[in-house]
Amino acid sequence: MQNEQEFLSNYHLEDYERPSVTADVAAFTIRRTSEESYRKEPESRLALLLIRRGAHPFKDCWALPGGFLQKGETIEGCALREIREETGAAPAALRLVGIFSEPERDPRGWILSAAFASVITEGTVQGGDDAAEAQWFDVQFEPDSDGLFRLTLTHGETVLSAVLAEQSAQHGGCAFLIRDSGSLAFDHAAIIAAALSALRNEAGKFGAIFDFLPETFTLTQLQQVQETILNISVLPANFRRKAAEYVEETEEYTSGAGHRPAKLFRKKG
Amino acid sequence: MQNEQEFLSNYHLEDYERPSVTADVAAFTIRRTSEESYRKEPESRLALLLIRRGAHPFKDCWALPGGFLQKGETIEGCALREIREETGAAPAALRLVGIFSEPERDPRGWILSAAFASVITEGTVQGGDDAAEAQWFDVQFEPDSDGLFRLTLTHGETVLSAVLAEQSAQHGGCAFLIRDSGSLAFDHAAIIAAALSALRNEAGKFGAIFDFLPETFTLTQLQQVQETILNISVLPANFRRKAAEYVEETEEYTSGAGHRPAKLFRKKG
DNA sequence: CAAATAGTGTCTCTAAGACAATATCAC
DNA sequence: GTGATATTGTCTTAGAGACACTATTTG
Repeated sequence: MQNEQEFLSNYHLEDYERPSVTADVAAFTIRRTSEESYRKEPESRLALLLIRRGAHPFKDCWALPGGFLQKGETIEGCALREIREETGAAPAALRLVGIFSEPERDPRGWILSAAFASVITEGTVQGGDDAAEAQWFDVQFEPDSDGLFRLTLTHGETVLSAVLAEQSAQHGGCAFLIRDSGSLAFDHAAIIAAALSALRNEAGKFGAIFDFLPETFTLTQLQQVQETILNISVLPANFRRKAAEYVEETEEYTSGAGHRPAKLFRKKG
Repeated sequence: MQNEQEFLSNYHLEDYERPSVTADVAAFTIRRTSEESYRKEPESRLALLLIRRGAHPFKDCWALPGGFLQKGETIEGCALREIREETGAAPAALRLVGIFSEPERDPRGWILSAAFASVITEGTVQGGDDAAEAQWFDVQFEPDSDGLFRLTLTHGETVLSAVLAEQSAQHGGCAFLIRDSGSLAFDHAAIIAAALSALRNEAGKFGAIFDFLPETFTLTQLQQVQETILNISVLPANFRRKAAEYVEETEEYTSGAGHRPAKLFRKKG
């Protein structure tokens, strides 16, 4: 009978085959189209950060930023590091949306992906080490015919259009099967769909939406964020009632907008 | 410039250090104490399945069932296989509750854990391969003083009592820091807390609660499941109104219970 | 003043909680 | 009949949606 010391010194993890592990991040932001009339509020759209792969496999395809877990870091730390390296952006709190572990999901071999959803406020991102190019894609994700979902990502002339099927409702988190990857790399179309579902689920409960805005904001801005993510529209009076629970007033006001100044709020708590 | 074929044949994942990956499962069930009076409804309690570790490290400590991911299986497949091997039980749909990746979390080395919550209906479990013993522990999990949480697991004379702090609200999923592990193995106290939070979150929305019951059930049974998990109590009339949305009638009734027979329902959809 | 957004008040309808009353079985 | 659970009805209250109205700024 050996004690714990002896056991551990005779223990060899390397005797068993191990997978490689990556973290992939679906980073979202809200983008506003430049204003048309001097006092008209600009339209806002939900955008997702993709990089164009500079290396095989899926070279030149668009993919989520991400990379291999290194010894000594947590998976969240890995996700933050990778998105910083590849895009120069600093995302807000990460939210785990799934582990993608199909043995054949990566042609390089046995590679698991931990998928995270995140939010970036800064509009300025740029390609880094591994990524030839990083760009924001406008996101559309709506049910199609017969319970299928269509995910459309648009950046200028580039349109990626994937088709997914909702998997037998895992309780809570949504999982999707890829019917058409829309030339996104790996199984990233399914990751994006899961991340977007998680984001929408949060946004409906006033979670995550503050990450899209600066420290202080107007209630109209907050409303636009929620409406843009959920693709809905509610009356301002009713939105204010619901939002009151989650925000607190500041003494500041906006100015110079061609209309009545708006009080600035901050997140409560 | 090489093509994808050439790239892949020259690619060696083994050049980089890789972690071991485990799946750990927090499997819950509802247990009813044996009836006192012949017509009194038995009390029901939430229970969690733990195994007593038969090997180092944490030998003889209680731990969640789980084990190493093997090549060719998904992480969910691994979770199902391990719980079957160690306890002989067949859990319902798994729900991912977190990835635990602190580099120092396992004294054996670099080992990540994918944590799942699950539900088992069968009351009969038994120790298997790796586990000396598998037992159901009654679960208590309530806020303590100053925002700390106390997790108490009870099986006969054995009482495991852990103290946890809620981590800066990740949006959505709850994460906990261990203040006192209550002599649970590894970081399993934190995993259990996260799994229980996820379960409660689901149960409040009528998710997961059907997994605790057979195909058909009475509304009172369904109510008891929800009340037991959430540790609340609601009036039957009001519960029925809310539940109606999620169930459909059958033509069957209970009988022989010493009181009015109850119609049996099944999950809708 | 015109155009646009900011903000308030209130009506209605629905969902949730409380409570009362009736129904039906096994002993 | 008694003791227990099953089931329905309804009163009250809180919240969500709709809508009308007032307030304030810049060109």
